[in-house]
Amino acid sequence: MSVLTPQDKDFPRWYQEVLSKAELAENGPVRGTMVIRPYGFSIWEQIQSRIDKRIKAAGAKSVYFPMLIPESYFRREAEHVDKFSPELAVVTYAGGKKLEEPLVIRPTSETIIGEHMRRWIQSYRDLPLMLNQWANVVRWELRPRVFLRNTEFLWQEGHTAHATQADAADYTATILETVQRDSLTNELAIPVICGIKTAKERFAGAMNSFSCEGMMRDGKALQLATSHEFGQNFAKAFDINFLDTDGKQKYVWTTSWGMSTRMMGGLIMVHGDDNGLVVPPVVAGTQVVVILVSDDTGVKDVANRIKDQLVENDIRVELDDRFDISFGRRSVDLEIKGIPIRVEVGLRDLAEGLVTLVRRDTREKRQLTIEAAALDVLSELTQVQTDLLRNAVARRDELIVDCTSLREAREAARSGWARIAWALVGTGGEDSLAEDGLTVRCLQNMDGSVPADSQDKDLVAVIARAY
RNA sequence: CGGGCCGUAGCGCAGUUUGGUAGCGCGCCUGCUUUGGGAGCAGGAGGUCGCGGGUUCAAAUCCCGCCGGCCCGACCA
Repeated sequence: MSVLTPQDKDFPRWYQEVLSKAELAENGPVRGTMVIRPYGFSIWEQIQSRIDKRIKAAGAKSVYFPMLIPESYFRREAEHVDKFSPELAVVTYAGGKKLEEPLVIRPTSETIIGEHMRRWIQSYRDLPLMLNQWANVVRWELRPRVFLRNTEFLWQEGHTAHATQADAADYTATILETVQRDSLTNELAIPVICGIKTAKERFAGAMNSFSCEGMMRDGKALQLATSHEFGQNFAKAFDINFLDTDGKQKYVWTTSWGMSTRMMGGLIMVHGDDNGLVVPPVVAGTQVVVILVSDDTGVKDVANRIKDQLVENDIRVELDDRFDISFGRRSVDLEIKGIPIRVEVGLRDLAEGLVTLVRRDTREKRQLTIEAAALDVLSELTQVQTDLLRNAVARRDELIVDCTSLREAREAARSGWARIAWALVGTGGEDSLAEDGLTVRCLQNMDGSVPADSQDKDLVAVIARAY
């Protein structure tokens, strides 16, 4: 009997069971809220720290802005308030009485950050201004799902202001490539297709929106990162201007970009299999577990020695010496949690001077000498990371079909993604696809590169069902 | 907002038709034996049956009202 519902049988149920049995997260008392459990959070922390390094390398400084935003701020940018108002949570009572002005719990922080950028920016010397904050945000969702669509979730939101449109556009592209695409690909081992959003899918108040889309094992798309060029929309709404070198007052060009706990959902649905979660070594909270088969002195000594060697090499390693639980139970438990590598230490191997290495992704076992064990584990971790990405790329490419008609694209998008000339779709085609639950995830150039503008010629649309 | 389904132990459920001592599986606790892929045996703890009212000698069960949740649709992204 298997531990989980097989993916083929009921993918959503498999997902729920992984969340619960791998002790990742569960629902909070308020619909749409989530509790991230210690094991789940250990993975999030790794993802977070990797992305934070990349953001800093891209030049943005960390800041923190308040969660409560005066409602009036939202009214200043017409399209922004228009699209966000249905999903706002608003505080109207506090301190025992009705507030004079309602306070919006931030769904995103363009407005409040814009207000303060206005005060900080006077001259071209203050630009570019590049900020990033890690925060929680609240968007009232009708169909919440843990990690994928929460009423409250955690994310990073970057906000920048630039002197010229070209500089803003360049920075948006830099973030998309060096922070978003690179972290998803190299650290989460999730291959992504990046492109520009159609007008219909564009962020509220944006001039251009870009995204990185990942393909889940069920063939559906998940938007894993976005970056936006606002043009001067927010600069005008919040009066963010500067004195340029030519002595003229000009509005700045702003951008914003974000990655969220939704990536946890992507990680689960890209790498997980019928035996549970599979965590890429780079972002694993625990990369290696040394599992002691029995409660013997010799076993403990060797296990501790290997563990210490791994710790010296900065590997996140834990010892499993829960002897009150059977070996089989412990193995299954570590497997559901997706621990990348287990090192089994037992008397049978020790008699020959060996231990056993087990890879979670392939479930292959091989024997190592005690002396070389730590080094072998190090190289195996690298190999696992490489293989996870390669296999994810292969699974994705298998399900992408180049199409030459809308009918063909509709058919292909039932089980995977369809690529089709955007000219054959158009806004009319986009609306009709929506009736079948299909969306244009993004537009790319023919060679797969990211267009600078959604009006460019010869763009290719990627069509899919999406979370 | 419309249609359908469901609220019984931590979780999953049976019991409701036909009213009569609150059950099962998993999990949890104690002890012993086990431990190279979900261990076995023995003992044990745990429930205002969603809430309120009504009928009845007697209500998880029948009747009325309310609350909460899930699915489909609508709406939204």
